[in-house]
Amino acid sequence: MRRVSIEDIARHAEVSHSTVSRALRGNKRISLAVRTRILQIATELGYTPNAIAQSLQQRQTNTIGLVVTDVADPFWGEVVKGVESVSMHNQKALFLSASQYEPSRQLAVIEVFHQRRVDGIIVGDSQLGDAQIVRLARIKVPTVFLNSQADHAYPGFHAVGIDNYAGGVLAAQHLWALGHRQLAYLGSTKRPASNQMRGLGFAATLRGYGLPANALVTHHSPSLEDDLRIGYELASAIDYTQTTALFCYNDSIALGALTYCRSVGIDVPAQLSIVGFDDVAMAQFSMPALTTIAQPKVALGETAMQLLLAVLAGQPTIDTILTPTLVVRQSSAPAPKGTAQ
Amino acid sequence: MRRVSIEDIARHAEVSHSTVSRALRGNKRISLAVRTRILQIATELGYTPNAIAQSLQQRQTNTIGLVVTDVADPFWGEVVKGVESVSMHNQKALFLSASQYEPSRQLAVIEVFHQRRVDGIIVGDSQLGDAQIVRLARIKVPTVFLNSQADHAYPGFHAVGIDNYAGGVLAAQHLWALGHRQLAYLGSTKRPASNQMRGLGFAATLRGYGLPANALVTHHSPSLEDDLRIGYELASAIDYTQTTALFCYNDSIALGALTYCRSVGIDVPAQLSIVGFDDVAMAQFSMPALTTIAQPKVALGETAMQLLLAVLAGQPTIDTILTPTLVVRQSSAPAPKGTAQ
DNA sequence: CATAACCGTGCACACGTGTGCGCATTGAAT
DNA sequence: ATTCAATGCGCACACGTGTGCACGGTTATG
Repeated sequence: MRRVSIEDIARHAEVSHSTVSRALRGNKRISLAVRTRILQIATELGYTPNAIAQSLQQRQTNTIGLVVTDVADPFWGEVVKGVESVSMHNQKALFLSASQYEPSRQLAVIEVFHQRRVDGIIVGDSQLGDAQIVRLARIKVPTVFLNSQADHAYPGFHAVGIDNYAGGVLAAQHLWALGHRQLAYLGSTKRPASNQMRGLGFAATLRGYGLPANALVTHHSPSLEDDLRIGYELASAIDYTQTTALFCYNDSIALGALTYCRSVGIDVPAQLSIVGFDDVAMAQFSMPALTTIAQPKVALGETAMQLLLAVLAGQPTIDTILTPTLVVRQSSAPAPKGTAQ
Repeated sequence: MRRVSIEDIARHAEVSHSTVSRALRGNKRISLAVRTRILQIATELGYTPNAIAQSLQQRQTNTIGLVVTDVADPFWGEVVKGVESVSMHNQKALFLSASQYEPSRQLAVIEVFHQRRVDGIIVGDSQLGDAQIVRLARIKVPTVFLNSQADHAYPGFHAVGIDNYAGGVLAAQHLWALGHRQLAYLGSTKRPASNQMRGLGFAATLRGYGLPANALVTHHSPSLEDDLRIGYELASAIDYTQTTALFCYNDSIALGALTYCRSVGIDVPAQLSIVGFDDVAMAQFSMPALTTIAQPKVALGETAMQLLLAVLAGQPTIDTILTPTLVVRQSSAPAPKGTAQ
């Protein structure tokens, strides 16, 4: 199963492999006659350069490693799409791995990437602890954290993310303006940091408006498999004689909650307002269409990849925090008259 | 930026690099004393084997290339998840690329994979034409087609897929049994082969029951971006004074159609039944929950990867066609009395 | 005509790893 | 004490590619 190498071409052209190499790379020191003859033979023989050998000799693989928590999650699907697109347009091959929310697997994957000598790594939803971070720091591979769940302030580490706190603020402002005075936050334990920031931005803003502490309850999911199911379960634990608005960690949870409400006859948005987070594709096609805090998901992936490329090129870079935006659709409405205090 | 190599370890241990290599690989010809000393030094120096160099020398990269049409598609997200999982458990790294439904890009990606000397390739939704297939055949890389959109009967090519025709039959049986006698199929042009088979199985079965030809209309999407939107658009072109049931190419299109119906006040399922395909996560959380033809998506990815591994191991293999199943939920119901003929 | 400048090509090495073969040392067996 | 086998290790090569340097040949220049 031997492939054709430049050595084989050299034999056919009766030159040395050096000449072939130079000819293929367009070195001007090779005469045009020889160059065209070599190119001719190369295509005849069906030559394909061996990127492995090139990588070894160049000490650079043109390869990027991407580790996410779950490819099947609609949010990460879009992010991966953005990363892949920029990656491909810059002739970088992309290694993909999923950590399934296990920090240990996250690090394990990174070590595998390192063995493969990837030029850079993008880590989504990083939950690496301090011990793991020093291990990672020893490796000295340019790394970009995407929506990190922990603070990794290390030289050589870079970050792209969105302002989760600001997202929580947006949701609070929106629901407060609609007159809601008894609210709930449905959170996710699988993503501790972003979950906390979204909840915090939401709660702090409401308190700033003068909402009493007991008028806001937060429910956090056990680590069930599916966010949609989590939303359904969490929504069933709410006291709807009081609560008139739900802010959810993400759209999947919100859609799950929405399904629960319809199944028990709670009218959204007349009786209950729901606000999600992410703005996944499905958000605008649910009934009612979901009001949500939009993340530029594809752009997030693209930005992370571009940042990594800049780092690799030795350019000065700055970490990027994108700002989420409020997208008002039909799942939020003024609080029902009776329940407003 | 030089990494530590076995040569460096050899210097510290005052042995040759051969001895180090053997020690690391657990060769019994190295004395235990030397072996432990070398392992000790290796960890001290933070040695990580260079998989590139290993690949070059072993002529095997332990690498798999996966090309799908769109990572952000909920169906493919799950498939990728299955592939990745099996891949990782077998210490194979996974290259991922998206073709965005362009056959030319599909082949381009495959050639890049070949340059990287992947051990095998999995192609999702292949739309490769004959010319491209012979090009691929010349490469001689073990290839598995996953839900191929074309017939690639070539030695060295393998396939995993589901029986799309049978899926269409299931949908037809279900809707016919519910009394529907005027139906529509909402198809997808982006996936010509599977689209045709699903539509064919559906139509042929209905005709077999004696349904007149003009009682079944099929609408095919232009290549719009988003399936959800496609479903919405296609659903708006149907004459609902006649049609009482919709069979959709996939769940995304079905969900889009469902959204259209609710927005114009068509009652699903009382007035109109909708059946989707795939059984994506969202299907059980829409209102009403979607009746659909379920594909074992993760299993599909896993099976494809396992098939590829078997091929690589030189084991005899057979192509696999999985059978879809009908999942009845709330979007389908008996045809309204008035309209049944 | 002699020398310099220049052009085209090959030699040899490097990248990091694995391994067949041979050599030296040791212990055992004759 | 000599031979033999076993053990432990190094030499040298291979994988496929890129490149600094040198070398031979041609052309321009004094």
